[in-house]
Amino acid sequence: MNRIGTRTTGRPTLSEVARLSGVSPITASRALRGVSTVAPELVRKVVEAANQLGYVANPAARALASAQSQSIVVLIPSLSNQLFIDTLEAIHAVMHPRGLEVLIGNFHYDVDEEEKLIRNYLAYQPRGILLTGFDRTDASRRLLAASQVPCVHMMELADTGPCVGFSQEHAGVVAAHNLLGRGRRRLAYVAAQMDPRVMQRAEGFRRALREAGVYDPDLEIMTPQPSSIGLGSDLFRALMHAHPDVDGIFFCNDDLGHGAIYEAQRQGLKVPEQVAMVGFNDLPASAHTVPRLTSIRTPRAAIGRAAAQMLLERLDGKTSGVQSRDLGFELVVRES
Amino acid sequence: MNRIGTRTTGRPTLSEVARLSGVSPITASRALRGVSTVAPELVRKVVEAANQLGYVANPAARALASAQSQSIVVLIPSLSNQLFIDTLEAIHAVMHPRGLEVLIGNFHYDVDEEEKLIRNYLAYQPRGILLTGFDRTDASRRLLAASQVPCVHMMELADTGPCVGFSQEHAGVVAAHNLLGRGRRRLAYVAAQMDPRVMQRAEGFRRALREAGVYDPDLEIMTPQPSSIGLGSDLFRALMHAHPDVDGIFFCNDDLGHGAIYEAQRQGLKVPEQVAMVGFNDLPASAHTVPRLTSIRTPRAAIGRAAAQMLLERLDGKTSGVQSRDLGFELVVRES
DNA sequence: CTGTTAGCGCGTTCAC
DNA sequence: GTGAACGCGCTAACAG
Repeated sequence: MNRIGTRTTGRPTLSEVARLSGVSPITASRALRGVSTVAPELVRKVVEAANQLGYVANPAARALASAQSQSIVVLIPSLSNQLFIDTLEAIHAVMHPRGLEVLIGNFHYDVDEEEKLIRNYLAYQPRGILLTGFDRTDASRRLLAASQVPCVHMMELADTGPCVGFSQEHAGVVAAHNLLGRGRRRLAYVAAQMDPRVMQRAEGFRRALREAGVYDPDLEIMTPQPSSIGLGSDLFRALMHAHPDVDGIFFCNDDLGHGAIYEAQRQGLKVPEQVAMVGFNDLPASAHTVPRLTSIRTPRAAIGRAAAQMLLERLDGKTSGVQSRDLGFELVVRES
Repeated sequence: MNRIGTRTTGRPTLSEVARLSGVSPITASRALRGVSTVAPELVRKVVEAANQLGYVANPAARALASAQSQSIVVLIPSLSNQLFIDTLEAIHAVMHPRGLEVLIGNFHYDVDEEEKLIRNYLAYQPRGILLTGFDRTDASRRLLAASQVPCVHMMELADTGPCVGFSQEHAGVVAAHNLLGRGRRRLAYVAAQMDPRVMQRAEGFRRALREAGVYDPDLEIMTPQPSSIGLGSDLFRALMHAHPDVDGIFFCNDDLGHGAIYEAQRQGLKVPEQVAMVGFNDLPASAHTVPRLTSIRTPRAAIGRAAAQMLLERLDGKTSGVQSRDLGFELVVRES
C-alpha cells in the first residue's frame, strides 16, 4: 500500500501552498500570517491556494522555528467550581479571535502540582500565562521569572505583579456589615477549602467584627476539606448545635450556603428570622433557593476578560510593569 | 546585553544532556523516552544529567520530528455542565500518568464549532480524540477519518464506532416506569438544550408511555434554550398552569428539576404528593434539595475513565474495530 | 546496544 | 516587496 512515511504528516505543507500560488514558501508564510508587506494580489492568491488545499499550519513546526507557540496557559485551582469555568470561558472568548489557543491547567488547590504544571507548560513556550492568585512555591516563582513569559494574576489584588481581581478582604468586611446592619451580633464564618482567598475574606470579616466589638473566635468554623453542599449542611448543623445563639453566618462560598439553607429548612429553623445568611460568588442557584440566598457577586467573567486583555497588551508591548485592576464585587441582597 | 537569540529557547537541549552524560543525542533521547534497549548504566547517567540541567523536552521539536504529539483531544459540548467536568477529570487522571496532555475543546453544542475545532486540533497531530456522541457534520466525519487518528465516542452507544456510554433511550424508559409504578398517569417530559441525548431520552420516555397507553404529546415541553435552574422554574410554572392535572414529570436534567422543586415550594405545591419528579444526572445538589430529588445517576467519571482506557488500548494496537461498552446507569430513588 | 545521517515544516535572517 | 539559505530541537531510518 502506498502509505505515507511515518515522519510526514500527510497534510498539505506551506511549500505546496506556495507552489500552487506561484510564490516562494516564505512569501506564502508571510501572506498567511498577515505580516510584513506582501502585495495584496499575492495574498489573495496564497489564501485561495491554502483554502483549496485545506492547508492548516503545523503548530509544532511554527513553534520550533519561531521559538514561540500560539498558546496561552491558564492555571486554575479547580474545575469543579463554576467560578473558574466562567473565568475560563471569558478568557477563551478573548484569546480565540486572536488565534491563541488556551491551555488549561488544573492544580487542584495544590501548589506543588501547580509547580509541576508550570514546569511542564513552560516547555510549550506559551506566549503568556494567566495565574490564580499570588500564593505559590518559590520554585514556581523562579521558573516563571526565568522564563520571561508575561504573566497576569487573577482574583486577588497585590502590588507584586500585574493583576485583575478585587479585594477579597473587603468582601469579608461587606458581608459583616450587612449582617451587623441587620442587628445581628452572634456572627459566624463558615469556610472550607481554606485557600488563600478564603483566608483573606475571613480576615476582613474578622476585622469588621472586632471593630464592632462582637468578634468571637469560637464562631469561626474552618475545614480544609473541599467545599460541597453536603459539607455546608454538616457544618451548619454542627455550628447551630454548639452555638444555638448564632444569628448570622457568612459562608466562604455559595455551595456551603445552599447546604445550610436546605438543612435549616429540614430543621424547621427560620432563615433569616433566626439565622441570617450571606454567601459568596452568587452562583445561579442562589437566586432560586428557598429562601433566596443573599450573596456577594464576584465579577468572574469580567476578571477573565480583563486579565486576558491585560495579557494581550503586555504581549503587544503596550504596557509593562505592575498594574493592578480592581473590578470590585456586588452584594446581592435577597431573602436570607 | 548578552541576550539569547530570538530563535533559541534558552533552555537546555538534548544535545547538552548528551554531552554532559557522554553519549550521543539519540542515545540520550532513547534513554529519556525509555524506548529501545539502552544500557541501564547509560540510562542512569542520562537521567542524572537531565535532572542536573533541568532538562524538559521541547514538545514542538518532538512533535515535528515524530509527526506525532503527546496530546489527546477531548471535544465536549459544554463546560458549564458538571457532567462533563467529571468526565474530563477522569480522562485527565488516566492520561496524565502516561505522559499525555489533554487538550479540551468546548464546542458549545454547535456542530459547526465542533468541525472548526476538529480542523484546528488535528493540526496538533494528537495521538487520539475523545468525542461526545455521534452527531456531527459530514465534514467532521471526513476530517476525522482522513486523519487516521484513533477516536472513541462517549456518552452514547452505537455500532458505528468505538464507544463508551449507556443507553440514553433506556434511561427514558426507566424514568417512565418509576413514575408509572407510582400510579402516575399524566406524565410530562420537560427538556431544554435538545441535544441528541436529550432527544434519545425523550424517545424512550415516550415509548414507555405509549406502551402504557398514557402518552399525551401535549405534555412534552421542549425548548432549545440552554438549561438552567431558572428555566426549570419557568417551564414548571408554565406546564402546571396549562395542565394542572400533571402528576409526574421527567426532567432532561437535574438543573431543570431543581428549578421545579424550588418553584413548587414557592407555590405550595406538594412534591411528590401532587406532582412526582425524576431528574437526570444526579448532580450533588439532588441529594439535598427539599424534597430530595429522585434522579438517574449517570456514570460520567467511569465513562471518562473507560473511554480514555479504550483509547489507550487502541493507541497500543491492542484492540481495533468497533467496540461498544455499556456502563449503564442507576435510578436513585429519593423523596420526589 | 549505540551512533550517523538526514529531515520533520516552518520562520528568521539577510540579501536583493 | 520578495527570495535563498539556514536552523530551530528532536527522532526515524539505517548502519554497525
